Amino acid sequence: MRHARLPASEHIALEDVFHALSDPFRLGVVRRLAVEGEQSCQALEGDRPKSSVSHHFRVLREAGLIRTRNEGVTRMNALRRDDIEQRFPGLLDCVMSRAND
Amino acid sequence: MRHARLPASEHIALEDVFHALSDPFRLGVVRRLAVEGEQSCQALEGDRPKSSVSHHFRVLREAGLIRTRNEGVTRMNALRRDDIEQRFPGLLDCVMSRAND
DNA sequence: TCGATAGTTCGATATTTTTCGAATTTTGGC
DNA sequence: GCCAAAATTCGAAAAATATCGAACTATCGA
Repeated sequence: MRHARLPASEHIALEDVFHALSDPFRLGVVRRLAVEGEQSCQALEGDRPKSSVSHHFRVLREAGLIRTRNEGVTRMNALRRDDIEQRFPGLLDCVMSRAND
Repeated sequence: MRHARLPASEHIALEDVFHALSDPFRLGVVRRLAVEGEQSCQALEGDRPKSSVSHHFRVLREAGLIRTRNEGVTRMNALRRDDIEQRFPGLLDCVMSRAND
């Protein structure tokens, strides 16, 4: 399998992170991963087609927000919590602070 | 003059803020306003046409990040620092933390 | 009132993103 | 090897954003 592009912590760009988080679906995914931990794509897709979901996960991955690993036939997505915190301290707190508005 | 739409502090939406900040020009404007204080549009336009600059300032205004007031023939733009801090504590620190990468 | 300056608005085009079905890949189980 | 499940990739079409010139508006000063 080709390896997903995943920027090293020090190459995570704030513009990319902001762009990734400017979509309500993706912001929701990040918030759920923060609360619930690692999840499959399927567990987080609403009712939209797999190809759309896959696209959004790719945007999150390429922005440096999540990491994906294989577990059997499913792929588990995890928030890169430490990497994000190290590079942009406080950002995740910010994202979570108004999660229920 | 018609009044620019400017969301009340409690209506500033995180998605909108993130979208506004996902553009490098706009992110740069916000960082400069944070450091240098109130500025005219002109002072912050690079070499792009006025209409483009005006568009970006409008996005920032509608997202709730800046406020614009008339001062004679120019319009002065200021970061809504307190409003942003109150609604999303730490966000501005985050934006400024890697301003020189 | 006329001119100059600073921005805004409009409208048209270009670029980027999003959406989603169909085909493909990867992995595990039988 | 074959089938099913989970997700990715491809390709095309739709939607949202960005860009920029031209026309317009507001304000000041002479």
